Amino acid sequence: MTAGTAPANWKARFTNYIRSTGGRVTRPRLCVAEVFFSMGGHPGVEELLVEVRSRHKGIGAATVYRTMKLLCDAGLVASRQFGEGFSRYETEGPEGHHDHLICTSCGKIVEFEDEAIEELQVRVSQRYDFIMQRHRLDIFGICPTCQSEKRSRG
Amino acid sequence: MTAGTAPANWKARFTNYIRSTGGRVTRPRLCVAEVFFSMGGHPGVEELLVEVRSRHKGIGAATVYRTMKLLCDAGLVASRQFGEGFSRYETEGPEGHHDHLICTSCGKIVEFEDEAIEELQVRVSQRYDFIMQRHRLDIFGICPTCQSEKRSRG
DNA sequence: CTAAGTGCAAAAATTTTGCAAACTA
DNA sequence: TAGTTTGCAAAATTTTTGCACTTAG
Repeated sequence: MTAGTAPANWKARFTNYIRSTGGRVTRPRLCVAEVFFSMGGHPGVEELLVEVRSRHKGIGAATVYRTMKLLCDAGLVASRQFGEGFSRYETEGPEGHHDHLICTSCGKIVEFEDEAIEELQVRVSQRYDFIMQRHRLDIFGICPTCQSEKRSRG
Repeated sequence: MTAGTAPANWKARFTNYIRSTGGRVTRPRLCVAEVFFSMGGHPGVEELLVEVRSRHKGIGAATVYRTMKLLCDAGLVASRQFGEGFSRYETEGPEGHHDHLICTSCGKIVEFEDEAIEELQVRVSQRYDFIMQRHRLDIFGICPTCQSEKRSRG
């Protein structure tokens, strides 16, 4: 699963998680989650808020922050930072996560998976006696689109 | 070179860089750089400021931010974020950078290098037609110390 | 002397928190 | 109805910026 792909059963999983903690499945929470899973990509709170408010006027930023944290706790979402001064969110599959290629020119984020990183992670963790939990690999570079734009500009 | 090791010639390199841009080598700038390179590790601004002020009372946080940015521009330092809500800095060698093992229990940061990551980076970049620039790999886990503390507590 | 840098405080920007009102179950 | 959640605004954090004063060259 990539970040652009919502887990088919996110609503059931989210609902179950909320209920398991004694929480309540409210309209704002569902609205934020629906927006997040329908828009795909790696939105930040600002971006989410625009779309959320177009569907349900009056929802506050605090609710978006709180709901995204809830989704993280539920294991459906992961919070990421790409050095922009704010957080972005992405879907988090039960089978693990994806790594990123980030264009330093236009900011585009492409996901990828590569088995070698898993092996590397195990090897390094063992070397330093760490109990491995998770990793994050971001590769920064120039995407094909920005390369051709640069070429055509001269 | 690891983050705990200052480049022997940082002062010459910093001075040259500043001069090359028409800037001035001031006492506060040298003080911040000296503190950073002498303390090692991955300090944040808060941490730097304490040490900086013990050597040169009256230096402001803005100067620390500005000097660290200057050091980044000079290629001597890199800014990193480990999801704590603030930035940390580390030395940046000309030959490239190091990756990190981060203890999710005590926050300790251990650096490592592994050739496989370089190959992986090249392979993935080529697969997606990116012009590769740099990467960042963080592996999160529990460090040996925290493992034994957990064991001895029960 | 002149342009650049400093420290301070104010401003920005992001995220968290307190609380009365609204809502879920 | 009881207890949770919401939206708002205020607070907390981290980082940036404006400006009068200081300083390097």
